[in-house]
Amino acid sequence: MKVSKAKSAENRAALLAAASDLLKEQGFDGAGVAEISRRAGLTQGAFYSQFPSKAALAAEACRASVAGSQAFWRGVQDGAPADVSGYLDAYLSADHLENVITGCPMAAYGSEVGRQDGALKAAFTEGFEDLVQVMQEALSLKMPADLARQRALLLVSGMAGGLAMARAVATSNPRLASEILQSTREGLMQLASAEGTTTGGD
Amino acid sequence: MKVSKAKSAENRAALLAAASDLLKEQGFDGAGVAEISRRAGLTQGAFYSQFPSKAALAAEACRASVAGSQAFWRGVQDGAPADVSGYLDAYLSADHLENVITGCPMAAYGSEVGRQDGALKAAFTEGFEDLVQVMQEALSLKMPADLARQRALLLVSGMAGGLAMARAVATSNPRLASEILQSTREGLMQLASAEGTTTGGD
DNA sequence: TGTACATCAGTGAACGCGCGTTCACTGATGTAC
DNA sequence: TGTACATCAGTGAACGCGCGTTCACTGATGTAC
Repeated sequence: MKVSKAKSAENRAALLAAASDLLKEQGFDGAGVAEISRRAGLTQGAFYSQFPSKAALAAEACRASVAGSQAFWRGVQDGAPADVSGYLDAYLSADHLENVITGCPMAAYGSEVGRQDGALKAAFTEGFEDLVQVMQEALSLKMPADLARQRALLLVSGMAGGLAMARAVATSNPRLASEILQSTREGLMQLASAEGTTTGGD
Repeated sequence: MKVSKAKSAENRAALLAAASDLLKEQGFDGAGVAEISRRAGLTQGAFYSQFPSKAALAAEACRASVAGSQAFWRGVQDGAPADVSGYLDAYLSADHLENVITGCPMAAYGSEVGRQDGALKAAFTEGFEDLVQVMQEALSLKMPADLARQRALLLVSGMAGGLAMARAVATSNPRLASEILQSTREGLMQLASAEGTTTGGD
């Protein structure tokens, strides 16, 4: 049966939300059209009247996930006034380690992005740049712009890497996982606050 | 036909090598038994007289990949005498970014490990610990052991994260990718050399 | 405002395909005598 | 050392299954008069 435009838009949003979650939970290959549709309360047929393909949905879901991440970061920034330590503590926490679905897409499927199609890579890349931008702005308060940029790139990559590695080892060695989180937090915090003149230039 | 024990061992090694490559190239879901066997010059039937399942092979291949990584790291260490800058330059290079197959498994499929079975996670975790150990030994020459440990954990995670993020954005924005590599190299190098007393306690 | 009907979002079954795995069979290996 | 034969690594076709995608159909929506 046909459905009102409002309801159709609602269904589209539900598919996107289900996909955002499932992609982080099961990866790009693991997340299937059938389960995404089922979680959105729809059939696979409905899926294909909303999106031309699984790849197209994945690209949009990735864009939505990273935008959501950015909103979270800005939220932390507003709460604890522009202090990078707020980012680090929230990101590299036991809570974030356990909650993949509500967490950051970079850590959830970062290493898979390079194997996806161009639209998805573009969406991820734009989101990544935005996150770096937010981080850079926070750092700019205590260091020159070019150093802030350099440190922002390292912090974002390092946070994603630290969380991803902590998750990878968490089942076999939970103590190691929290050691990774703590070491990453402390080391990156030092780079975020240091007046660092050892940087050397090209 | 039956085959000599030597030839059978050779075939097993070929399957492992093909799997190590293909897992890094296509991920755990993307790499299939058919193609792994084909690349090893064998049929799928041969696969199952060598390994009980795809998951069992994946765990062994992961173990082999990470051990290979460790050998590479030790090699760099022997070449340029125990200097961490040797690790960083080799790992965070354009060359490593382009060559996924011959590269580090942490960056190639780090974010997928958490979704695999226990044997694979255990193999990855042990390999990760070994890499941290090698890094820690190199760092111990210029800082106290506990700080070296903390820094080793951050360096290994940060290197994996930096390379993974650089690869994710490389197609859409190659300039950003090399910026990530460079910023990660420089920032981590600073942490590897700094006498860092700002470490604070837990 | 009320009626007639074209539109089209969603249904649910079916499609071909490639996946991981199984199995009857082959024939060189390597052991027993 | 030479022969007879049990073993078992590898072959290649087949299995069931779930994947992404398609399609004939449904019926509420919302437009045209």
